[in-house]
Amino acid sequence: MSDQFQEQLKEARRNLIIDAAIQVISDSGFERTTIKQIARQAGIADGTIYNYFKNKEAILHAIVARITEAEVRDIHFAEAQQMDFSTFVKTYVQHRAQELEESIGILKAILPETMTRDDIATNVYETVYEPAFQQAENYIQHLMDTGRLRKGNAKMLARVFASPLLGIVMLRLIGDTHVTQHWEEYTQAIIDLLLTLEQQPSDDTSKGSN
Amino acid sequence: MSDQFQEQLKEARRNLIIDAAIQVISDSGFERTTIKQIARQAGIADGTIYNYFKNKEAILHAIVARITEAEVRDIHFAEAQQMDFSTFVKTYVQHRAQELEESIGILKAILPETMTRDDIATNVYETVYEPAFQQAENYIQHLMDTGRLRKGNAKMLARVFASPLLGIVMLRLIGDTHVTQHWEEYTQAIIDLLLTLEQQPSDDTSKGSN
Amino acid sequence: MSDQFQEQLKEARRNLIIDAAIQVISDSGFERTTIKQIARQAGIADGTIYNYFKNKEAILHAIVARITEAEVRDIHFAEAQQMDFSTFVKTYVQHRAQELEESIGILKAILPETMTRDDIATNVYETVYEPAFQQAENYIQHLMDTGRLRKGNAKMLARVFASPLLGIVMLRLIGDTHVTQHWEEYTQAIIDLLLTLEQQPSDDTSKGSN
Amino acid sequence: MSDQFQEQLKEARRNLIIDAAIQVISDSGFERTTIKQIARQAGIADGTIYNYFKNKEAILHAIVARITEAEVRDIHFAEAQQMDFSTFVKTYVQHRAQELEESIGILKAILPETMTRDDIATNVYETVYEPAFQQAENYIQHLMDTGRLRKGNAKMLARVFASPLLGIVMLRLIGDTHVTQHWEEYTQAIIDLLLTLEQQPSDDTSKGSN
DNA sequence: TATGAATGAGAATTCATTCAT
DNA sequence: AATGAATGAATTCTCATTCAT
Repeated sequence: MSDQFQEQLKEARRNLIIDAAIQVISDSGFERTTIKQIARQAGIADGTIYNYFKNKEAILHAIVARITEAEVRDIHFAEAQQMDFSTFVKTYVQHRAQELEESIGILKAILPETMTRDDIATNVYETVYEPAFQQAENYIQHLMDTGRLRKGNAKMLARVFASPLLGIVMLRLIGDTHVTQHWEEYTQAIIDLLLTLEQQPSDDTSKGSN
Repeated sequence: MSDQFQEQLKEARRNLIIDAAIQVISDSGFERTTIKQIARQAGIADGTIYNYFKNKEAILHAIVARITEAEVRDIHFAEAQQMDFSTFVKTYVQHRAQELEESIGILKAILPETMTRDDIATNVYETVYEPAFQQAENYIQHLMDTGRLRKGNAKMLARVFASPLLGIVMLRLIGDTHVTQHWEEYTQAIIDLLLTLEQQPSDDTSKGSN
Repeated sequence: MSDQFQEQLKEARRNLIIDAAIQVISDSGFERTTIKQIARQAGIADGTIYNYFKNKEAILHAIVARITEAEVRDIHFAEAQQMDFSTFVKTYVQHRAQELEESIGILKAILPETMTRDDIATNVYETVYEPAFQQAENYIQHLMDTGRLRKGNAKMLARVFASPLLGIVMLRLIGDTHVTQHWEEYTQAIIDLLLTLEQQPSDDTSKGSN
Repeated sequence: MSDQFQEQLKEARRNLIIDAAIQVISDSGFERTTIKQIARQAGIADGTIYNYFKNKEAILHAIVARITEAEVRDIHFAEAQQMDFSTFVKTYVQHRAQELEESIGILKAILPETMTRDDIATNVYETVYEPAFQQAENYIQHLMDTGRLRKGNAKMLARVFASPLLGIVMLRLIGDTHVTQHWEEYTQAIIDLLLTLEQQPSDDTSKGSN
């Protein structure tokens, strides 16, 4: 019991450090952030961090893991989708958008590293993007097979679907204030954009535009 | 004449260093890249770099300036737009996509810094995004005023328009191989997506413009 | 208590470094002295120095402060002077000479910098020379007013008074072995020289004041 | 002839460089002065300096030699002294004071180095101070032998004689504005001070003050 | 001879990591 | 387990010197 309590306490302190790390790293980037800064932010001594993490690298990986955890919740949500295209797009984009908003700090901390470090890129890609896209791909393929979506390359379509949301996330991360301040309206605008992709079955001549 | 030649030579060497810097920085990120690495890549001695750049920072700013220069060319192109929506979208996205493909190295070098450094963010935002969006906004407003596009928030629409391209750029930067390998098809898919936004007038002849 | 002890320990280590710095800097000059040399002399690692001083500059300023501190003690001594001229000269020169002897290392470390750096010059001048001369000037003026010293320019006289001592200090600093080896005799000789400046009243009883 | 002309031209350029070096070194000190600064001041290219001086060190030694040359003129002057004490003091101090004023730049450049570098110290001492003091010593001994000066340690007296002038030089070098602005009056004051050392033969009881 | 770009050795400084307390 | 001083490897930058033009 005491053992388990100890374990929980340790976990709590670990999370405290990760929280602190996310804050300072999202402000200045991983390389420019010092252990001392993280320690200060967490209200502990430099050395203490090494009781919870092997080294600075390990903190970064722990932050990456944070996103993966968030993703796990999402997977379950997504698996439950048997809804029609329109409802799916609305629900999914809204869900994702909210999720992204919540983890914007983590993103700011990790994305830059993802772009310049193969190990982090691989880690993030395999644990976050890959499964998400695979799932989307499966769902899209399903929609195509059931005639609810125009036939096409499901793999590509999954990415194209994701692209507007990723795009405005990027604008946020770069510091675009308009996107930041009107996040929900942007979310809605993207939903509208994606809904136009839906099969318009009543009109047979529409394919010419494809 | 000799003077001007010297000047050109100096400019050429400066560009050589910037090229080298883009390569190594886009690989490992600005902070993780050492002056020694850049010098090696450029085939010169460490100290030589300081004959062309005040310090490491200045190299980063020179890379940012590279993008701005590319942008300047583009501005002129965009200003020439008096074409209809469909043609504009096709031409513009294709143009942008190609440009992005060409400067993908620069982007990998700069975007991470843009996300974590206010000075770079401000610089990039003011010299690259802001003018581009302003221009797009003006064009979109013009389309709305002339009834070629559904009325709405031009500022937001400009960003929503840009978002899919930004999104797949992000996927490339993160290392998505599918996007990287099928860049042109993705470009086309995005064009298709954006074209759906065009005004669909209530009358039956609308399909012609598609 | 532990806190205060820590504080004292830190102060002691700081002084250790300053001592080491004075030794090596007085040997080779500030610019030619490396942090590594100071660290070696202090028996610590290079980096440790930066736990006690912001940078190399700060060490120099700390050495300057050492002199100022010594000066402070002296000020109190000087203020107590209500003695007659002869006694004053003897006491004061002897006191100063001893003080200079004790801080000859500091002088060797600082004087060269004082000559070539405006910031150090200003600092030293304002904290050391200026107050000392002001005090001397006041005292001399007092002597003149009370007829114990021939009337004249007190400001100049203060400097002329100081000049012989400064002169032999300079000879020591330059490495004159005779002055170094016979410091006390030189001190006495200077006292004799200065005593001749005393008012020699026209009456025969003047010798009593000698 | 052309050969000799070449030689003179070379000598002239050498002196040009030395002049430039004295200016910048007296401003910032030898170590803080770069070859580039000296070259700029001399209006030539960095590399050109190495056609006239083996290295940076050699420039410093050339500056030291400048003082020695000045000294040489002086030696002849001094040797000619067969004048009485009072005249000698007046003439000599005035001469020296003027000389020092003229070479104040050289002093500022060299003195700091003299204090922290054994090689320069030895060089300056042997070529400048030693001969000057030896000469002064001889002269003082002569005065003592002929009863024009109270008997005493000639070696020490020579240095005590020099000390006031050295002292006010030091004040100038440190940046004392009063001394700088009233140099001639200080010279006179020092002469007055030194004249009091003259034997006062008419008064037999005077020795008590010694 | 003059030039000034290139060189690279050497210096100051930072900071992740260790470890005695 | 927590602390934070000490460490020294690694990095940026300077500048005397060289050398091709």
